Amino acid sequence: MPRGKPESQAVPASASAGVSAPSPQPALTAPVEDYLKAIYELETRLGTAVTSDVADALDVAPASATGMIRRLAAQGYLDHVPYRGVQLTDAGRRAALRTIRRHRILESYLTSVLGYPWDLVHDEAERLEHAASDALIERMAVALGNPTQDPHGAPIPTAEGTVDERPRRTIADLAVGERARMVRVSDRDGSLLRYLAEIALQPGVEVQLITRAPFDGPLTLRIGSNELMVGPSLAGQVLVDTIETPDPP
Amino acid sequence: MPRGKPESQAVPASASAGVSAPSPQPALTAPVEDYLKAIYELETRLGTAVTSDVADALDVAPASATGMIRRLAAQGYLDHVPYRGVQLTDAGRRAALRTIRRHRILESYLTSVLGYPWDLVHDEAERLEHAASDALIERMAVALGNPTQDPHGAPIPTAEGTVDERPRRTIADLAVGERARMVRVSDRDGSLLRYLAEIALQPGVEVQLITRAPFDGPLTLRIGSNELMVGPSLAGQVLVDTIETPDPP
DNA sequence: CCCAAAGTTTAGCCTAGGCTAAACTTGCTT
DNA sequence: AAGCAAGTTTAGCCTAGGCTAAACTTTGGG
Repeated sequence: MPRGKPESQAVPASASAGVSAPSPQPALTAPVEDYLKAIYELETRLGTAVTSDVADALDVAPASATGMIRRLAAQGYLDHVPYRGVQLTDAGRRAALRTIRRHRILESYLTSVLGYPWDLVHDEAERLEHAASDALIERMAVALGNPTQDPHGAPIPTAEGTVDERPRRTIADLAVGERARMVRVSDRDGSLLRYLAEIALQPGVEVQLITRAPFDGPLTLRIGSNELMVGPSLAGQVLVDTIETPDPP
Repeated sequence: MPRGKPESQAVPASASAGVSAPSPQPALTAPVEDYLKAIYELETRLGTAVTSDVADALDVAPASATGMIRRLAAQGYLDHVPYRGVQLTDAGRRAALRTIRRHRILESYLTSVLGYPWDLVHDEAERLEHAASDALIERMAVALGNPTQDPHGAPIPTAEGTVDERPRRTIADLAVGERARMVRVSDRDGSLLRYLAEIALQPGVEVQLITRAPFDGPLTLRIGSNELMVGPSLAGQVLVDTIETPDPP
């Protein structure tokens, strides 16, 4: 953060659109946003975030993660108990959710409006999320009709910072014969996404588990009118919702 | 070093097509792209780029500009004659035009598709231009029908790196009574753009110079059916094209 | 024709965010 | 209960890109 000439770039919060933010937010750097987002995701996925997982998630050396964690803790974005792990503060969680909202709205916009393929959209959003203004993100959200899910089925946090992050079952958890609706898959793995698109397994689609081979073997699924077999690792990555069966009275 | 302003340049279309190895472009940082763009703009506007102008354009200290200029020269993006100034190499010009293309396509897209106001679009594009992939930019270009001008009338370089940067007259250059078509204004000054929008002076609009007060005084313009007075500094910033009068045979 | 002002570069410093190697904790397994 | 492996932190270094202050060129006026 360069401290420079007494540059008066005062933007009087009077004119223009209602973007006036009275608090002079320090504007987080891209790495800072990435760390906070990664820590948030580790907390929701694993319940806790430790240094090595953070380092893995961001593909940096553990020592680098320690260094950034120290800075973020000093700035009040997280609490750090040395050797034990890290916990987002309210400020940290707010910042993380803001970044995640941007990411998911960008993914939605690029997919729906610009026809961006769903296996490539993650990387693009990963860069744009640090550059787009709030005003632009909200414009995109409005253009999309304020969506609540991104193209991979992930819930989009509201601008106020609430998100419906309920736990889900995966296809691997289904009972044989059980039907379910595909709701979500991670946006990280492009080749997985390409394969899912190929077999028409996308959010909203109905799946039924037909058979499950023993010893962690392959699963047979019915997707629409097709049957096919998938490995247990794929099945474990695809989140589903139980289908609301029509209530018999 | 006295080379006049280049009018339009084409990349030499790499004669030996298949021979050159597909060099993995090192991916320029945002500051590097900003310097190259600024130097390009100084070269086309003033014919030459000197350290202090570069520093001014980027709002950094002259010593900082010297430092970056040294790095860019070492990487082959420009030639630097100490104390005399700087000149883009072909590689530098290509990189600059790529950034300018992104900037102008982003401005066009944000304005036409997302209804972004034309006085705010510059700052947004300034950040996005460093984050958007080529694939995204080309998608936007296609969605817009491959525009050749941005919302402020600036020509959009092609993906191959050619641009039609012909010199223009300004309203201040018009003869009294002369009619002309507004074609372009800088995207930098938001308050100027807001005012121009207010008086309906936008690219494509016809203007006529009615009177000019002496001693660099105000000018009376006719815009559509309205007449109004503007200062000479505004008039000097608005570029126009002579109107093609219907040829009398 | 010289010298001072204006402009440019160098020298030295700073911060963010990386890295490796070494030191230190923690906890698991004998 | 001890010791070792795995995980974490510290120490020291690096690069990019800023800054100021000081030294150096260039140039225009007297």
